[in-house]
Parts: sequence; structure tokens; C-alpha cells
Amino acid sequence: MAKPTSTGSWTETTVESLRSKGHRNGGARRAVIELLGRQQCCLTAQEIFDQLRSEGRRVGTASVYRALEQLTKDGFVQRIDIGAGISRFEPIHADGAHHHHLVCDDCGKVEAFADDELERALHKVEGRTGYSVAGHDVVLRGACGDCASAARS
Amino acid sequence: MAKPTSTGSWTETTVESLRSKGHRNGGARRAVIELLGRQQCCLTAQEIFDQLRSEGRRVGTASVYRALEQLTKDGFVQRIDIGAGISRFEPIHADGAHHHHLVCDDCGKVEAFADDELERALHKVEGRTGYSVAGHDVVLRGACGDCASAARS
DNA sequence: ATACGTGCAAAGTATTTGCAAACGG
DNA sequence: CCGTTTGCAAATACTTTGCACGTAT
Repeated sequence: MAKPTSTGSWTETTVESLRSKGHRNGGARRAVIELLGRQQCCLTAQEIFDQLRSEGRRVGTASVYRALEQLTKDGFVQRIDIGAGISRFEPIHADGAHHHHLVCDDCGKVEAFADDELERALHKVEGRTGYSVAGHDVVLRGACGDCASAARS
Repeated sequence: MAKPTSTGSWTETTVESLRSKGHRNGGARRAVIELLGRQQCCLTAQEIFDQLRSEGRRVGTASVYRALEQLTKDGFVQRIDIGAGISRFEPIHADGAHHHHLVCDDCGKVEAFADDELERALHKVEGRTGYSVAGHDVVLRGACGDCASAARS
């Protein structure tokens, strides 16, 4: 369970990689990258904006969206669509470790889970599709423990 | 392979079930249900609206959205979030047969695929989550055959 | 100094809501 | 008849775009 994830590595790799592509290291995008690097799971654009504001940074929503779009296009961030009209974003770690999401339809809570057998099954299917599959996304929807017992009582 | 799926059954079951819950059988929702029942894969709300209009029905977008929301809540329709801000909808068939989606990042094409091993792996994981899982959704993203070869040339 | 990056405000889309009229049972 | 359902239009929510200014290199 305790995974030796060097917390800062994604942040550093990402910043360095952008730099080597000739991008500058401006405040807003840097702040977005650093915030994402600290997260364990996905955040909405609004959450990122609010968090940065509450840290005192005078960022604009546009910069957050622009940074996320660029990071997604360059393969550093995965965009996850769970509910209609709200996108969530999380870092893609270089070591290939990744997880999927478990959503409570009731309270809206989002949690992560990982499963090797599922990954293997996905990988097999991907080879059969005729597509050049770049990524996948699995969402399980249902009632979380709390909401399920609340409903039962 | 040949499964005796009586094509109209989902439509009928859904209408009947709504009726038994005391809902009426008005024109707009009925039209949405019938259209969905004829589909093999998912449609966007806009596609449903356009299709109904082109058939000469004077439906409003609101009715389409309201019908879809109700059908989703009652478990007759699955909502699928592929791209940001666009939801897609497809009937949930009673026999449990269902498929997942393959999306081309390039041209936006959406196709369906099904895989038993993947379903088994999902089912196993679902039991371990602590959630009461109501449904799942898998999306594979990448370049379809056409777009991949176009990029290569 | 010179582009790239940024913040603000306005625009653009997808979806939801308010309400009076239409309609099914 | 009565209450659900509907269509329209206005409102909302999230995201994108235009533009002048700031800032890293």
C-alpha cells in the first residue's frame, strides 16, 4: 500500500519537459502544475482555480483551462469526464501506474481504485480494436458505503 | 451469436414500466424512447433532438433533456460522458448485454465493442470496492484505423 | 527587447428551469 | 376535468476566445 512515489518528480519532469520544448515558465501554468503534482486524485478546473486563489495567487480561469488543455495535449495530464459538463484532471505518472474512478451517484464523491487484472483485460481488448489506443478510462458508478447505509436505514 | 433480441422489447418494456409508475404516455417522451429503442449505439441529446425534428415532430430540447434525465434516473438509459460537455445516451437492455465505447480522438467517431473477459474483470473489481456498484463505463481513446493511416502517410 | 504567457471580460455551448398551453387518462 | 407533459424562451453552468499588459529569457 505504501508506495514510494517521489512526490515531486512528476512536477519536475513536466516543467523540465515543457522548458525543453521552448515553453516559458510563467506563473499560472507553473502553479497549476505544482498543484496537480501534489494531488492524489483528480480535480476539476474550478477546484484548481479556487485552490490557487485561496493560496493568494491571482490567476484567471482562462489560464487554468489553457494550462490544462496544453498539459492534456502533451500527455502530462489526463482529462476525465465523470458527470456531464464537468471535466476533471489528474497527472499521468511516468511509471505507468494509474488508477480508475469510483463515483457515488448520491453524494458525488470520487475515489480512485486500481486493479491489475482489469488492466490486463483492457490491454488485451485494446489490441483487438483496430485502433491505435492512446488511453483508457473506467468509471464505476454506484452508492458509496455511507450513502448505501443511509438509504437502508 | 444470433441472440433472440426482440428489437422492440426495450421500447415496450420502458413505456409499460413508466405507465405502471403512473406516468403518462405523452408525445415527446414517447418519441425519445422509440428513437432510442431503434439505436444500436449512443446518441447525443442534440442528435436525438435533430432526428426527431427531421421526422417532423415539434419537440423542444427541454423535453428531450427531461425525458433523458428521467429515463436515466429510472435505470432505462445509460448516460455516457465521452468528451467534455457532451453527454451521450443509450438504452440499457434488460438481458444485461451491453457494450463499451471506442473513441477516435482525431475524427470523433464513436464505436462500440464488447468483451467478456473485460466484463468479468470489472465484475470482480466491483465486488471489492465497498460500493454498491450500479453500472460501469469504459472508454478507450485513440486513433481509428482511418485516422492512424492518414497520420502515417 | 521581444515574443510567449497571463488576467480580465465577453462570447460560446450544452443543459436546466419557469411558465402557460396542450393533452392523456 | 385535473394534473402531468410539453414547447418556447430565458437562465445557468462550464469552457473558450479576444485583447492589452506583464514577464521570462
